[in-house]
Amino acid sequence: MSSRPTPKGRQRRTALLDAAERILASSGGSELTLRAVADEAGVRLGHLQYYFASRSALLSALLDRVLTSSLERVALLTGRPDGNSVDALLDGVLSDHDDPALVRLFTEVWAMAAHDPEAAAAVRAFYDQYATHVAGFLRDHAPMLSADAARRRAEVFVMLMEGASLFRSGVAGRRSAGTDAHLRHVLLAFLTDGDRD
Amino acid sequence: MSSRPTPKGRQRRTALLDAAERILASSGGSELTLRAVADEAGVRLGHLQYYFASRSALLSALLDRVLTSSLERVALLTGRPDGNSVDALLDGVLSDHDDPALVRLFTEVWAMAAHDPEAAAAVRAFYDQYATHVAGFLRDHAPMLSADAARRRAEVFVMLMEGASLFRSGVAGRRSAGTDAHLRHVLLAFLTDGDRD
DNA sequence: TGTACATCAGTGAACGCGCGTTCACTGATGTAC
DNA sequence: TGTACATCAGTGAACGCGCGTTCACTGATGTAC
Repeated sequence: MSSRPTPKGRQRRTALLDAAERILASSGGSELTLRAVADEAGVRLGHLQYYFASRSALLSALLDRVLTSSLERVALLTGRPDGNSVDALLDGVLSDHDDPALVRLFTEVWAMAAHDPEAAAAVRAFYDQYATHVAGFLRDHAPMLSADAARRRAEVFVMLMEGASLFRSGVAGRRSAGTDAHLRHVLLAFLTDGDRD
Repeated sequence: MSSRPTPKGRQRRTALLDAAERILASSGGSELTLRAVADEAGVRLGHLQYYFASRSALLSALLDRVLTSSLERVALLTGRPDGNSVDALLDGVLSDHDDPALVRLFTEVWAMAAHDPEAAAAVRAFYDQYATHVAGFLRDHAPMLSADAARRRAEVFVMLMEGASLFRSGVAGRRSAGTDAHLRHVLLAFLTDGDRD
């Protein structure tokens, strides 16, 4: 790729990553071939090479973009334009499970992390920052919470939500109203149990 | 494959699935080639065909075996040889996270479920039975719990544990003593909150 | 107990195909003077 | 404002390789009489 891309170049690069992301979310890593990405983006195979020198460069750029944009979403949810309640945070994270493509993308991300040390490091860094955002948010809403307690609670929250995503998205289960209400209840109680710890 | 396998044949089939499982857990689906499986099992490529007519037949048999044996583990943990407390169930499930190979295997299982409808159906059936076992166990230990409430609680438990596995196994996070203790505390409180609902 | 035969277990070579990658090339766009 | 040139954007064909699959074959084991 060029060292000083034009607007057109940046746009194309984004479009190529979009195409790769769609394929990964809908069909999985085994279907993510360079030819499929080029086709999906309406570009010649040889031209992909101009933007991504190798398949692994494409994958790594894609992983980076997925994690970065997810972290921006977390930052948005945990930012404090005044009225952000704990309840709103919970709703926000839960509403992400309505997008099956996003959850499917993350099953691929986890599989990548499980087998590739570089991907694992990126994924762990992502969740670490995710928890940091949540911990800060919790302390904003419960100032008596110690930094350690907030951090612990944030880490547990992040864990539990990733599990919930698998089931609420339909990948590993079917959503039922009763269970879903119970889940919300449990999580909210856990998040706002301001005195424990 | 033969319709009436000899003991040797059954043993070899198991050995081939073992080999495939090791590769899937350690290197992921993209490395799971028929040649790699044959090599790992010390068998000629052509011979694999005798036991598994196609790659997808091998994958589907492997998925089936993984889910079946996991369900047996669940049945063991929720069985009632008298002294099985809720605490012991929690410990049992959590201890499975000490085996990173198992969790890595499940990241592959989730990714398969995310992209392949047949795999998704098998995985959903697995988690459904998982929850059924847990619900039965909960009712044994808290008879005043309604069937619906036990089922809801079991489903939420299963969700949350799968999330925890990702982080406690090291795939997406690093275990820390404080967070882990908090997790146990939260889960135990949730499981034994006998009056709610 | 012996023999004939069916079935099971295992071998080896070849196939066509899609894969990632390479490379020489052309056209479009920006930039320095 | 024109022009020359470097860089960016995009094309097309070919490569070697590993993949799943096929198939004709041999040796080992079980079984019926």
